[in-house]
Amino acid sequence: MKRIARSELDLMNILWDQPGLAASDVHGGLPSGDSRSLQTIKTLLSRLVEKEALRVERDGRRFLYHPTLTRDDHAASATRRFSERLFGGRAAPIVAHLAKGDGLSETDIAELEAIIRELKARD
Amino acid sequence: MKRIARSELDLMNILWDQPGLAASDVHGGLPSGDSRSLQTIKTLLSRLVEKEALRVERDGRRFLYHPTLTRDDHAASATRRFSERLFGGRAAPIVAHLAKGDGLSETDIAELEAIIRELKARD
DNA sequence: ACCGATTGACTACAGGTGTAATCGTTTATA
DNA sequence: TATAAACGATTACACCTGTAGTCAATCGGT
Repeated sequence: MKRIARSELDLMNILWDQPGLAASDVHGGLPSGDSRSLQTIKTLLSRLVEKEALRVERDGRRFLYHPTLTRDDHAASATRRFSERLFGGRAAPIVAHLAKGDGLSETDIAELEAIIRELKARD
Repeated sequence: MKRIARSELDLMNILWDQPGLAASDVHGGLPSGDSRSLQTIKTLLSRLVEKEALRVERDGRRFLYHPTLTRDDHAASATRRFSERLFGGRAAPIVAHLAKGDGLSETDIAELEAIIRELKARD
């Protein structure tokens, strides 16, 4: 599976939330700050189909786009690659960097705690 | 500060461990699996100097390379960008992905625990 | 039947990345 | 002193990324 570029990931996020949109719907679903043209979106969608991250379903003369890659699979492999490359696969330094300067919410911390508890229970 | 590419990061890692190496030393410091030529390394070093991630010190007719960017600053900003883009800045999902399938060492877990304890103590 | 809007296909093009060859100069050595 | 080795500088080139223009077909409305 080819790597998904930054700009492409925005479209994947929209389609993970609402699978089966057409190009113009995806364009419409972009956040208001995003000024990319419809043509740009179509190019990116084509590339994602080439990369087999999306598949198309024909609907008359247009295409509806469906994720092939799941959000979770993508997040998992991207996370693994990232932590491997920067921290030899360790998780603690990542959290340490994010924790610097008050960056973590209460709920995020609570979730982390739950994960740790779960990890320690495992053996 | 320009972004540091994957291939360039290997060289930064070597120079963070041993600042002040010459191009050939950096080349020599690559792990054995790495087959990039000395010329490739020199090109990458030049690019890192252009990006102001390294500075050079003249030593006769060669250059010694010193990181300008610190490892910690790089790790912090890369981590922040990554978590922002994929998880809206949250840390817990990252750890959850890394924890799947037995991926975290004992010491890593212990460090995480310490960080959480510290976070909860803060208020 | 015609016209404007919509759609996918194809093309374009600049900037970044990965890898390396070649060039001109300097230095160490034979 | 001639020459080979080592060095930085310049150039090369293919692939990826980001963004978009153009084109040909088609659809919906008049």
